[in-house]
This record gives sequence, C-alpha cells and structure tokens, in this order.
Amino acid sequence: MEQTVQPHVAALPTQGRLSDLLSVMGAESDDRRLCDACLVPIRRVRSGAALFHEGTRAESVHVVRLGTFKILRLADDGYEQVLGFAGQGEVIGFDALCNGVHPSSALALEDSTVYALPVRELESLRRRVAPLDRALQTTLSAQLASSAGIAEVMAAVASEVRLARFLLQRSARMQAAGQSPRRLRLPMSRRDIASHLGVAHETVSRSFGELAGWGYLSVDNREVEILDPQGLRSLARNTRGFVEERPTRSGLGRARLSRSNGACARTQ
Amino acid sequence: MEQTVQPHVAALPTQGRLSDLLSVMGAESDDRRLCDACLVPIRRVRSGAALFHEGTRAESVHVVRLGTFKILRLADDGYEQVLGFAGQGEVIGFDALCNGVHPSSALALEDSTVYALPVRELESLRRRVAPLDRALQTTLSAQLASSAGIAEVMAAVASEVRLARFLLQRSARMQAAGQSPRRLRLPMSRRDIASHLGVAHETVSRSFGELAGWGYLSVDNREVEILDPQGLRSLARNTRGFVEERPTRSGLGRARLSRSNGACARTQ
DNA sequence: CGATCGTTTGACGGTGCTCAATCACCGTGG
DNA sequence: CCACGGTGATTGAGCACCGTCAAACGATCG
Repeated sequence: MEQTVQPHVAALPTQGRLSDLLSVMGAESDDRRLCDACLVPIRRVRSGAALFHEGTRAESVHVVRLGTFKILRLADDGYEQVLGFAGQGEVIGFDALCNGVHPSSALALEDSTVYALPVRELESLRRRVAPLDRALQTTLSAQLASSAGIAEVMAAVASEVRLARFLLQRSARMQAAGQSPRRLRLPMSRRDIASHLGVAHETVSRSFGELAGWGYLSVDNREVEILDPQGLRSLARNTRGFVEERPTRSGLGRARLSRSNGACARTQ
Repeated sequence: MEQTVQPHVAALPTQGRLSDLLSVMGAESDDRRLCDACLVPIRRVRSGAALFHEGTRAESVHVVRLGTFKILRLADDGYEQVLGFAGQGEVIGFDALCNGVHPSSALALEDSTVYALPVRELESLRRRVAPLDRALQTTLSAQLASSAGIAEVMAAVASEVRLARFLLQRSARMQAAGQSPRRLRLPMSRRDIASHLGVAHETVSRSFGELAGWGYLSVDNREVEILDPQGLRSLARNTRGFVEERPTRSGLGRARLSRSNGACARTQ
C-alpha cells in the first residue's frame, strides 16, 4: 500500500470525512451528521507514481483531493496515448466498473492525494447517502460531456488551433475552480501535451512559439499566461482551413497566409 | 390503397416492457414480475430526423431499441464534429444530466426506435429496480471506457490506420452483438466517417481504396467485408510513423502478404 | 428524365512528421 | 565549484502525406 514509515508524511490523514469529499466534488451535503460520521480512505500518490495501472483489477473509484493525474492508455504498438488530465474533484477509474478491470492507467504529475471509494461498498454507500449518489451521477455526466474535449482538440487541422483549444479548456477549468483563468501552470510535459493533441512533441514547442509570437500568450517553460483571450478564442474557431493573418501589429514575424477568401469553414 | 398489410405505423407500440429494455441492454432481470409490470415509453425516429438537438432541455435518457444514431456537436465555426455512433442497447443523452441541457445532438441514420426514460422518474426508478440501476451503471462505465475510441482513431497519423481502427471498432461491436464481425453495413455517410476520423471526406474515399487495394477489405459503397482481419489489425498498430515498408505504389497491385506483417499472426 | 446529393478520382501546394543537433535545467559525484 | 550524464525543451532541414479545389461519376428520388 502506502509507505507509512515516512516522517514527513505524518501530516496526511489516512481517512477523511465524507462531507469533505462532497465539498471537493462541488456538491453540498444537506445532511451533515451522516456525512461527518462516514469516513473515506485517503491515498497519497507521489509525483510520477501510478494510482493504478492499466489491466489491473479495480478495487476503488477515486476522487482527486489534491494534485493532478494524467490518464493514459498504451496502444498495441507501445504508443502512450494521453486521454486526459484529472484535477481536483474529478472522478478517476469509473470506467473500470463495467468489467472490474482498469482500461487505462493513472499517473500522478505531482504529489497528489485521492479519496478511495471501495467498489464493494459503493452501491450501499450510494444507496445510504443520497447526496453522494447525486454528486456521482452529476460528475459522471459531466465527465461524459467533457470526453468530447479530446475530439475537440484533435479535430482541428492546424496544430496551433489544437494547442489553443487545449489551453482554453485548461483556462475554463481554472475558472470553474475559482482561480485565475489567465495564469496557467501546466503540470504535464510537452510530450504529454503532444500525445493529447495528437501531434509530435516538437510541433507543440513550435506552436507555443507561434502563439507567443502572435501575442496571444506569454510562455515560460510550463508557466503560461494568456494575454489575449478573445484573440485566442477566435483563433480556436478555425477547425478546418488554416489560420488567417493575425490582425495585431504589422506582420513583422511570420503571419500565415490563407489564400482562400474569408468564407467560414461551413462545410455541408 | 386498402390497409390489408400495413405494418407501416400501426405495428409500433408506444410502450414497452422494462424487461425488454433490460434485455437489449444486455442485462438479465432476476425479478420478472416487477419488470414486466413496468412500462417504458417508446419513441420512433425516422431516418434523418433528430432525437434531440444540442442546447435543448433534456427530458429523457434514451436507450436505443433498434437502429443507429450519430452523436454530433456543432463547433463555433459551424463544423459538424461527429463524436460517435450509437447502436442497439446503447445509452444516449446521459451527458445532459449534469446541467439538464443536451451538449450534443442525436440524429437517426436509419428508421429507429428508442426507449425513453424520463429524467424525473429516473432516480426513483433506479431506486426501485435494482437491475436497471446496475445496467445503467455498467453501460455508462462501458460508454466512458469506449469514449477513448475517438482518441484511438484520431491518434494515428496515417489516414488508412485511422480508417482501419474505426472498422475494427465497428467489427468488435458487431461481434459483441452476436453478428458476423466480417460483414459491416455502414449506415453513415463518408462525410460522417471523415468527421469522426478527423480527416477530409475525400481522404476517407482514398483510404477505402487503399485498404481494398491491399486486399484487406472488399468495399461496395457502404457494404464492407473484412477479408484479412489479422492484416488489418497489424496495420492498425502503427500509431506513429507511417506504415513500415509499405509497398509504395510502384506498379505492385497487391503487396499485402509480403514482408513484415507476416509475424503478426498472433491471436488477439 | 433531370436534379440533387454522395462518392470517387485527379492535381497541386502546404504543413507537420521524422531525423538530428543544440541548449537549458537538475541532481550527482568527483 | 565544476564536470558529468540525463531529461526535457527548442530549433533546423527535408520530404511526403493530406487538405483544398475541381470535376467526373453514380445513386436515389420525384
């Protein structure tokens, strides 16, 4: 399990209150007594370590308490496909319930902690605690809805558009979490982003450079600041057809030319 | 003129038994009495019509009884992104529960019928009928797991690999439904496939031609027969890097059996 | 039959992938 | 403190696959 003999880990409790779990999931518990009485195990996962591996039996459904995870699958040819990133309040591993085996792995991108809901107790717990049942259903529904996010980024043809959409998704999450939507701290590597966008990792670097050169972003390694959200959004619109010239300062650098007229990409 | 044999409209019941619903979902109902007593509304959707539109309020969660639907989202620029296709037994519209509004549209690709579970009764129904609760959880978990499918196809760089993976996914579904995994009847247009694969629809046509030319498939408009499943699988492995030692068009009509692919005849 | 839509095929230009080299940043150990 | 190896990030050069535009072909329906 977890290393209990670590002195600097002593601050971490091994159990948390159910009401706290509901709180990080964004649900309000109307029944404090029941929720406070119920305790949920807490697991700590160090940066780089795995919460679980693809193909292993699913013991628990996890809810991120603190930190970030990347969800990935290994293709038959060994390619590591990053399916998404899970932050605070998000459910990890629910996709394993259908047959009891994890179809994907979860790796911590930084030191993180999760609530672990044992699968065996899940049904009875959901039945006993209605707020948890509702919170799970809502979160799962949202997760299904956001599973279109990877399609959204990969659907764009231009790599800068893919990156722009990805950054806007991150920004929206930051805003939903009550933090600044402009300053992004990306805990994942360029290679992880590349896998998630469906491009080569060199292309991610180049796209960061382009977006920064056009004045949309300020990039410092993994610290990104969005300088022009409106412009970024308008750039992110172009699913097909390539980026048109940037209207900011006179095209000093390398403004992309689009020879076609300005008609929108309405293909039908 | 006379209605001697008119199963056209009259044959469709407006309600179905809950046990039948559980049956198409692949779940066995251990309590026949309760399930038989409960009736579920059935809706008919004609080919090309919408089950619901993006942005509308979600009244029901639907389960496909017969037919096929395409699930799509309209991007800001009007591009129609096809997120997936739903066949018999699959749940449609659960992603709307989190905020009550459909984040995507569902269009029937052929004359279809669905069970409609009203959202208001959903919670009480799940609480009363345990098999339905379990079936819903299982199906949703499977849906989450299969939402990686679109990432799987779009992750490949070569368009033929994307198409091969898509066809293999369809084949797996056919097999899971107890039908032949070799003969595929594709109810969707080339443009729909193209949007789902993230390529231009002309490229889909070309890729069909390539796969057929290499002997993997036999294509007749929307009727596809998989001639060499093993070869198709081995081709589908190449996520990155273009197909190794592929017979570049140098007059070789058929070069499928030669070289590297020979070692891939393993059971999977 | 004519109209509309879907499918196929062709040609051209461009963008991103592959292969490399270089730089920046660490933690390690001499 | 600096050399050292390792990882991650950036930049460059060439090539070919795919997107766009265009037109022919085929199917379905009224």
